[in-house]
Amino acid sequence: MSDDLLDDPRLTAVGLFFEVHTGLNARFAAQLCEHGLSPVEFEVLMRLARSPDRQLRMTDLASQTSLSTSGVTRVVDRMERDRYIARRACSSDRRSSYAVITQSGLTKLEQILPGHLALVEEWFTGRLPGDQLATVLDALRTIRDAVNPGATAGSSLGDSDRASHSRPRPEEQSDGAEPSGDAAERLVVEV
Amino acid sequence: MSDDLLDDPRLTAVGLFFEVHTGLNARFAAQLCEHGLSPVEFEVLMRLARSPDRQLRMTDLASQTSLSTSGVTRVVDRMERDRYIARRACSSDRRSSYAVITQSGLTKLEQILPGHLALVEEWFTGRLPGDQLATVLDALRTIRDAVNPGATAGSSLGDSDRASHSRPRPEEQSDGAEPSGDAAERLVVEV
DNA sequence: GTTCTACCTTTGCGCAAGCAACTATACGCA
DNA sequence: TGCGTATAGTTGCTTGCGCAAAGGTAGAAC
Repeated sequence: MSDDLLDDPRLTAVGLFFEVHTGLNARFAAQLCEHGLSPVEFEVLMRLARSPDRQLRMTDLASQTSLSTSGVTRVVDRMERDRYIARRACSSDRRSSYAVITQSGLTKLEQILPGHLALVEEWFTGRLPGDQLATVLDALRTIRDAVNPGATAGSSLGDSDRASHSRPRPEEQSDGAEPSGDAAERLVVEV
Repeated sequence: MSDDLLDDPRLTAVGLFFEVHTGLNARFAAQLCEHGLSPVEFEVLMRLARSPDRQLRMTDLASQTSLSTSGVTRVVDRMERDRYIARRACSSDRRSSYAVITQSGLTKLEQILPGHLALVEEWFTGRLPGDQLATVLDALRTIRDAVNPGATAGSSLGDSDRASHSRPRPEEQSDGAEPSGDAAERLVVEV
């Protein structure tokens, strides 16, 4: 085994990236845990809260969360039991159902977010000077668009019961290079 | 629920970061899977390969991998069964045991790494112009050092055995590039 | 209308990982 | 020497999640 291979700077780069992820994740998870939520559950709450009508089809939730559809079924089971979200039938396609965040779920989010934002600030955004942060976000966007073109599949279409059926887009494609106005995109304009 | 809270640019920032992680992770996992390895197992192999004497105490492996010690026990069980690593008694502390990568494990790494590096290049480093990449790595290092100061833990416990017998340097991950005073590195020395 | 194909969600099953309890060893202290 | 406490690793139990199959529905072709 040549050490050249093991010392490749590209390994350093991803290694660094993954370590940062691990570190941030641990901190966030600890805070969420105090609120009785797992990271996955928090993400579900966030996704729903930021989606049109605060709801998402199960499938779309799955494609936005790196969970499988069966995983989504079970997370939604738990969170429905805890009254943070509810299932709602889709009027135009009886195969589909929506997960919709409840008032209780929104309240939960309101309790969590300030602390969460403080952590983000403390361990991520606040550690980088403005221009460096901008560069980083720019880079992240570049990579995200390449690596995860369908990330915002279900939420990017504005209307209510929307084109849910009409299969808005294939999404899911590995290399779609889809442009699509993406939700996260909007939000970052002013960082 | 105020939308201000949900639209906070800091959320966008972490969201982007986590999405990139998810995307990269999925691609890497797919490749590793073809080689019959999980991401965790790959990381274990990498950590061991880059450690002095190509070995690490179980506990140190745990602290470097975001696995619990029991998690490490079982991963090592599996990988020992598959002959990629072996357990070795610690001569100076009979409570401890080392996990050491075998020749077969090194060979496995050699088979995997070229493809892995290609993926890293394709989806990460190769998408960013050199100076932007440098900025990003710099930022990542900043955050990593803050968020994960014990990343190099394996080396941080300055006890007799370790200190005395080998342990040429903190070794440890990522920042091969950084020649001088990497915080993590200093930490190890003085902790 | 019937049938075929494509989908959406749920469920059975298995694996991986964490927590806590347990065993064995190390080390400080009287 | 003997005891108390801290640490290393393993194991029982539980839980989260993915895969694959099942059950139900939509839409198209005929």
